[in-house]
Amino acid sequence: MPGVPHPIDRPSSGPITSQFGRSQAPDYLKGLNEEQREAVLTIDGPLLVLAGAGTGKTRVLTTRIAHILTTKRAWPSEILSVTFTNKAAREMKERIGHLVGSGVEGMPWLGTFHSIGARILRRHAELVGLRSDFTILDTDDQIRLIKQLLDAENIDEKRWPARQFAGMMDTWKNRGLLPRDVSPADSGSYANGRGAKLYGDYQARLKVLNAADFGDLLLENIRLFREYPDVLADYHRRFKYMLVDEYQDSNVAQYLWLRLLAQGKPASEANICVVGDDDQSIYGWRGAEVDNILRFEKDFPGARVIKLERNYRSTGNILKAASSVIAFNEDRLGKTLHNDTVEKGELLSVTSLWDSEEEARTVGDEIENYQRQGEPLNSMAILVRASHQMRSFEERFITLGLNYRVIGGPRFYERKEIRDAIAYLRVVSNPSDGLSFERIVNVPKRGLGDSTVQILYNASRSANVSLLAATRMLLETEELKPKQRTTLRELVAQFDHWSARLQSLPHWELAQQILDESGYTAMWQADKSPDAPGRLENLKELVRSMEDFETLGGFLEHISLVMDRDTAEAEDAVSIMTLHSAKGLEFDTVFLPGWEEGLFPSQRTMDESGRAGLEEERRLAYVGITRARKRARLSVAQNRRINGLWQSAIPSRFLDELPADAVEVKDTGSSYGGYGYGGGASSRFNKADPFESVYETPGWQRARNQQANRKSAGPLTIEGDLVARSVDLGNDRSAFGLGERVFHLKFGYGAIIDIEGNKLSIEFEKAGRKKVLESFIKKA
DNA sequence: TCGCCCTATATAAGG
DNA sequence: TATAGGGCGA
Repeated sequence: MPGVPHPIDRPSSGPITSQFGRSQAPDYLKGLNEEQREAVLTIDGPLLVLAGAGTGKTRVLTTRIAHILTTKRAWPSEILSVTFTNKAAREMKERIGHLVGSGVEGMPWLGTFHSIGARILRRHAELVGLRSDFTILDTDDQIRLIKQLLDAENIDEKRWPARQFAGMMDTWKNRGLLPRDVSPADSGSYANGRGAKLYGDYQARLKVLNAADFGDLLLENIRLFREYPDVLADYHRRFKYMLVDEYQDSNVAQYLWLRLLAQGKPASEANICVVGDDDQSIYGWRGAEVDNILRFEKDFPGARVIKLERNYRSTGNILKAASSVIAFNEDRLGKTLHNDTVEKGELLSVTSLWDSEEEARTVGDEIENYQRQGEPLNSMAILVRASHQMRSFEERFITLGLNYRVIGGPRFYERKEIRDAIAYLRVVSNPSDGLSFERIVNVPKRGLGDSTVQILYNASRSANVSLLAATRMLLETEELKPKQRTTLRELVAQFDHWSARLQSLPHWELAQQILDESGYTAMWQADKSPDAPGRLENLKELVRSMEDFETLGGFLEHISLVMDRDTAEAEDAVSIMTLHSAKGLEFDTVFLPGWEEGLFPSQRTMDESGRAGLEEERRLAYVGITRARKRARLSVAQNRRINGLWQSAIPSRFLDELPADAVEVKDTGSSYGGYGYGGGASSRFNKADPFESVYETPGWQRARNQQANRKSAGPLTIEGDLVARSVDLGNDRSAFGLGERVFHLKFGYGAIIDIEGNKLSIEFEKAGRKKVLESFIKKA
């Protein structure tokens, strides 16, 4: 039972060094370097561990927990240990298990912020207006709920999209704001100032539905702790140690939550250890506040700060390149990675290519080369900035017959068929779950359309009962058309049958029956679309995975909170993923394509967040490079088709920030117009002037000059460089006129036939009619 | 109510 | 270019 008081057998506290002399050091401390060891052994009081990429951060966290357990300073149930992802939590559990042996039961309070928040919320649900079996809504449910509210408020969903509002509420909840805390300014940016009111309505609706969204899992915790100090005090007594992973990714709500939980002791004595790396903070757009890590020492006065800078992952050149790029950022605590090996390793390579197809071909060739040299595909990865870049690689690898796997992308449980199946199960498990009932009432098609559902809704509202209960009532009246009434009667009867069988059947068998008897399986069997077999396969997988859970309730909790499916790594395959999802991973060889201004750094981020945005992009570059153990191969495509139109691009400024002596510039010889770089890595790396090109080859210079020409409409300054491309000269007046003869790098000569803002329709002499951006056109 | 066609839109993504 | 969602006609 968690939380049962027990005597703790405390070792006499003395100086750390004397506590474990060299000879009696326990096994788990062996192989740690000095800083790591210190981070593990500094147990009492606040501690900030700044852990650079590849410095053994997870090892420190897990060893620290093992140390606390082995020295019996706390039971597993007295350690609160939070991560951001399920994957990280799983990994930690596993590694702690290895360290302390099988003797210790799993740690009940090791998990993601959300899973722990949900756990706490279920214990005290009544205090915040929920029942302990509340449903956790995902984004999809959320949107549908918002749409209902907008409908009720007569707000035009086209003018004010539900998605947008969901995003706003997410932001508010990330900042720890309740409806009453939302500022008029924030509220005003949606539906003519009705934002805060809608937020309030939404929260009220959730309580009626006995549901919470992801944001609530923390927000309601905060409310609970603030309104019920005795509940909070109980957790203060319970948690003797707190550990937080990836602290740089925490948002305001998470920060508040942690601070409340840490308040059991004076701040200077709090046993809280946070681990993070300000240089790897790449989730600002998701509400993360780097400031949390930057001000840790203020929040917890007297905190120890330990920097882990010794890197065990990458070669000297890779570290040098990564350090050099990240040094261009101003907002950082300042760490420098180093390693002990003299080995500098291979140079990083930068290759400029004609377009994304050539980029994919080149990467494909290189991969096959490495493969011939005996390197497994599993040791190689392609890391892209935006998911649309993946396509050309996938296409190329399919033609080559090269095994690849895409990491990330649509997650298992977000698939339509899985969500439908879960909706059925949720209704069986919790008949008052109206959103789920609504989702599947007409799936498969039963002839119950919008108007029928509307009738059900109205009845449910006016009688203040759940949708299913309202349906039962309506079956006794004449309100529904006979056909619909019969159909609904059958459906309700089916649900009754299934609910009854919940006691007598294993839940996975019941699930299979539900899918079959409801006609859901048949629906996909009859579907002739190419993805139907895959969906049926997914459904089987779902039913199979249910066997791992004791109860249906347990399974549903898991599926709400644990969204990731373990990626099967059995097969040898190249990984393709975004830079964001690569954080925490490592590969021998890393391909970094698409280092072009506008794509990486992303124009949108720079437009929206200015210098801070650029710095976050640069951290992303840092994350990308530091994923490589032995090799980093970067590339630039001069032309890229984005949203159907061709854009020509110039090399990313981040390339100029690489140290020239760690980089080799490749000339593929196939580039148009001498864009290739003639003579290998060049001369000089000048940190004082970040915007001066470091590569003095002719091709590079030409590319740079092109950039200058393109911006000639505005003043060209160094500051201007950061924001230059947000200057859109096309919006009110175009530099071109109708009928004018122009030249495009890829399509050649043509005449302008239409101008919309900065998009020009051009009839090309050879290439036909195309829409292109004005900035890629020159007067002929 | 269903289904097709048209049009609007387009980072990154955890729980 | 690809897709998703809404509108409208049968």
